[in-house]
Order: sequence, then C-alpha cells, then structure tokens
Amino acid sequence: MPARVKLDDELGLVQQALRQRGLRWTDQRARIVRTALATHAHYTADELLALCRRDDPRLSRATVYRTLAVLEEADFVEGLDAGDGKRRFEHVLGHEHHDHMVCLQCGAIVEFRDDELERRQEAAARRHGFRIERHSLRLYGCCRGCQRGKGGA
Amino acid sequence: MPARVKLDDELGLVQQALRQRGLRWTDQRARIVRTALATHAHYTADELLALCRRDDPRLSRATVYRTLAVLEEADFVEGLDAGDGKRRFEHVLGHEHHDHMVCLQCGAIVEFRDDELERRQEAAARRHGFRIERHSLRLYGCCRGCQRGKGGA
DNA sequence: GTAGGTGCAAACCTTTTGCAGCATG
DNA sequence: CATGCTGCAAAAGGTTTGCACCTAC
Repeated sequence: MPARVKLDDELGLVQQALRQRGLRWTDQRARIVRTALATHAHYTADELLALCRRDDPRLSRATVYRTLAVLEEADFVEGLDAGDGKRRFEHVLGHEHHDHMVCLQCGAIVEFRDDELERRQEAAARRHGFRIERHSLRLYGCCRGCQRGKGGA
Repeated sequence: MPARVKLDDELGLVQQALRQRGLRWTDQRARIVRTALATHAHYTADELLALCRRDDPRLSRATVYRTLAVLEEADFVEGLDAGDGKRRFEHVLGHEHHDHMVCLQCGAIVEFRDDELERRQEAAARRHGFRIERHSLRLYGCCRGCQRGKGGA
C-alpha cells in the first residue's frame, strides 16, 4: 500500500472518530493530524507546531495543544515524556504497542517490544489487585551508536 | 536497628558523600536530607519544602531544588514523574530498586518489584546494543482500593 | 580567605485559559 | 444558526537563575 493512500486512510479514520464524538473537522485539525501522521519522530508540541507552520504560518500554538489533547483522548497519539521537561507525542494508529530506550547522549529514541515483559507487568499488577490502563517503560542509557562513537551526536 | 540510629547513619553517609565531592554540609542540607529520609512518601519539591519549613520557616524553595539536584546527582534520591506535571522524589538509600503503579483515581503510588522483569529489560537492551543506565517503569491504572470503592479517594 | 551556599525575586518555559470573532455541521 | 474552534495574549505553575550576602572548611 503506497504511503500516501495509507496516510489518507488514516486521516479518514481520525476524521470519522472525531465526528462520532461530536467534534468538528477543521482545516487546522486536518493539517495537524496529517503532519503528525507523516512524522516518524517523537515530536514535542512545539516541534509539531513548527512543522505545521511551514504550510500554515498562522496556526496557533494553542490549537496544536488543544488538538493533541483531543487526539490523545481518542487514542490516536500517545504522550511520553523523555525526562527533559517537555512531553513528546507519537502516533499510535496502526503501530503496535512498544516501549522506548532513550539515549542520554544523543537523545535517540529506540523502540522495542517484548511480549513476555508485557505479561509480567500484568502478572505483577494482578498480584497487587491493580488494574492497568496503560504503562510507560523507558530505559535510559547509551545507544549503540554512541557507545561506538564514544560520545555520539 | 532503631529508626533514629538508622536515620543518623544514613545522614552520615550522605554528609560523607557530599564532602568527598567537595560540596559543603550546611544546616539547610542537613535538614532537607533528614526530612527526606524520614519520609516514606513520594514527595514533590514543594511538599518537601513545606515539611522542612515546619522546622525552619526561612528555608528557601531554591535551596530545596538545588539540594535535590545534588542528592539526585549523588544517587541518594531518584526523581520520578507521576505524569501530573510535577516531579516527585523518593530516597533510594537502603531501598532496593522497585517500579511503580500509579492510581489514576486517587494518586496512590504502589511500589513493586519483579526480578524477571529486570532481566528481560536487560535482555531487550542487549538485543539493541543499548547500555541501560537506569530505567523507569510505571503502570497507570486503578488500585485495589479504588476498584472496590468504585471511585476512591 | 575563598569557594561554595543561601534567600529573594525575577526569569524561564511549557502548557493552559479567557475572550471575541469565526466556521462547521 | 448554534455550538464548537481558532488566534491572540495573558495567566499558570513548576523549576531555574542572577545577585548580594553569608558561611563551611
């Protein structure tokens, strides 16, 4: 499936989901969602704003924040904080769940997944009578590249 | 070992560690460390400040932040953010590593530990050539009490 | 005596909010 | 045409910093 078709499909999904919630589909939201979906990075609100403003310089920061909140609520993006004070977002649509390794040298974020890890988290929660809604696992350290390069980017 | 003796031992350890780094041991730092060590909670900088001010009303917020940074640097406390925008701290001294479940209803923080979980994280990191320095695992959801009470505190 | 620490207040930075006007359904 | 959305600018709220004075070593 060509990338553009996939992107349009996903856009449609989001639009539909928002409408079902009685929310409106505006030019600004379309642009923000399209930009977010086209991005593979883990972006901050401000970075996303900058990307969107390349197409629409008048887009306001508040709208980006408000839209991200809506999208997070609707489970299209997920917030994660890399420990640097600002939240980062990644879109979830069509991506299976994964956890993150954060390189403290160069800031790279490596995604990984381990089913057994997930199962043991569930088991631990069960032991404590806790019902998990979501979780966040981040490994902080030094990525492959930075270990080789003795310092990295 | 009586609690007060243990506390004094730990205080001594911290004092010694700071001195080894060429840092000074001031009344304010002693008070902050003592208060932190005496606390079992996961406190914010502001909560710790409030506790300390019961003994020394003139202690400044800046000093608490600066001291927490020093203590974190020296691995005596560990910062964790509960996702509510403010960082929380817990002292690590004499506590073995653990992870956290955060109740989204009542804000309770449940500590737990699972060795296999730790091992699988290491294994996952190894697969990606990543060297872990520290990690953060938080399960967000609903604690036992809140499930029973249908809403909680 | 000197490097480092403290208190105060102001600065910072990300995120949120009030409001008047605008556009979607 | 009503409700929800946008942009702007100001507010919020946690954390950091500049500075003058102080103190541990």
